[in-house]
Amino acid sequence: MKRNSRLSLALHTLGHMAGEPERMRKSADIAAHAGTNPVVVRRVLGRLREAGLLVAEKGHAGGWRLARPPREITLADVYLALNERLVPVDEPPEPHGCAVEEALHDRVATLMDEIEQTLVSRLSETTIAEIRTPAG
Amino acid sequence: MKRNSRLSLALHTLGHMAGEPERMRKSADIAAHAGTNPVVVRRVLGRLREAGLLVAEKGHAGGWRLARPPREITLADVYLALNERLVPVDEPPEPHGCAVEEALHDRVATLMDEIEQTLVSRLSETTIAEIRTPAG
DNA sequence: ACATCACGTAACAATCGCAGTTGCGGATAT
DNA sequence: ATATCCGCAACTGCGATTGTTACGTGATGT
Repeated sequence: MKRNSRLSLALHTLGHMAGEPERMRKSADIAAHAGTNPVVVRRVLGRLREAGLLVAEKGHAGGWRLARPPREITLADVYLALNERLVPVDEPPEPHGCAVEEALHDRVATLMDEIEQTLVSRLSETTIAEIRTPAG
Repeated sequence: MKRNSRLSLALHTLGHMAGEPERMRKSADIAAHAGTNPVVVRRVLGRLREAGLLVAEKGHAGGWRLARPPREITLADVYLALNERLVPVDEPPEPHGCAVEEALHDRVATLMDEIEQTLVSRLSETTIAEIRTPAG
């Protein structure tokens, strides 16, 4: 699989689930469709379960399904549930007295936070029910 | 050093250069100040040289200096020179006929391009001459 | 009851990108 | 000529992520 696969895998799977919200899906089936491994699927979907987006059930009739209607799950919910970050949070530099470094860090950190916020805002405009329709 | 260090290192160095544009700086000195290695500095600044932001000279009086006035170098110039990417370009998925995956990829790729564009646009509002001043 | 099935989790290997490091060649000033 | 820079290639080490195996836990059907 390619990079940033967690978000891709999650959205891909939720996109399918949005089409048949009742159906129970096993991680093995999801993995087969996505071309990856059941454990990987459980790892990723596990985060969505912790965030209350999915429900997992064990046993014979077990598997995964949406915890609420597809229209009530936005792409931002998924993004945030996975703790994804456009740019990794970097701690402020150790103060060895370089004013340039400190001013720079402030500027960049502020700007990146703003961009991250913009992304989340845009992601929240789309629900997983709309994934299938060609973007418009 | 921390992550995203290329951009940090580049901006940090250019920030200092903007204060004394005439002064020639050796990669060893830059590395010492930034807490890294001369070769790493040459790797990063080399990209900026290729992009026409810096000039490098060899030999005894060699070193690095800005290729043009600090006011004419924006943070976006630096970002683009380094070929930085908020999210790595991922090729469209192999068409194994999953409409959800394709529609999803289109949506996400479009949105990410838009965010990237926003970032570059915001970065272009600041020049390296302004780095020292506390962000305002 | 009990075998079966699916998730939950830990542990480890494989891979990838990146920083760090060493070494050597080419260019330039003294 | 020599010292001093940059340019570049090759290698190592580290951290993050994915892939894989193995085992425990809980729910279901017979």
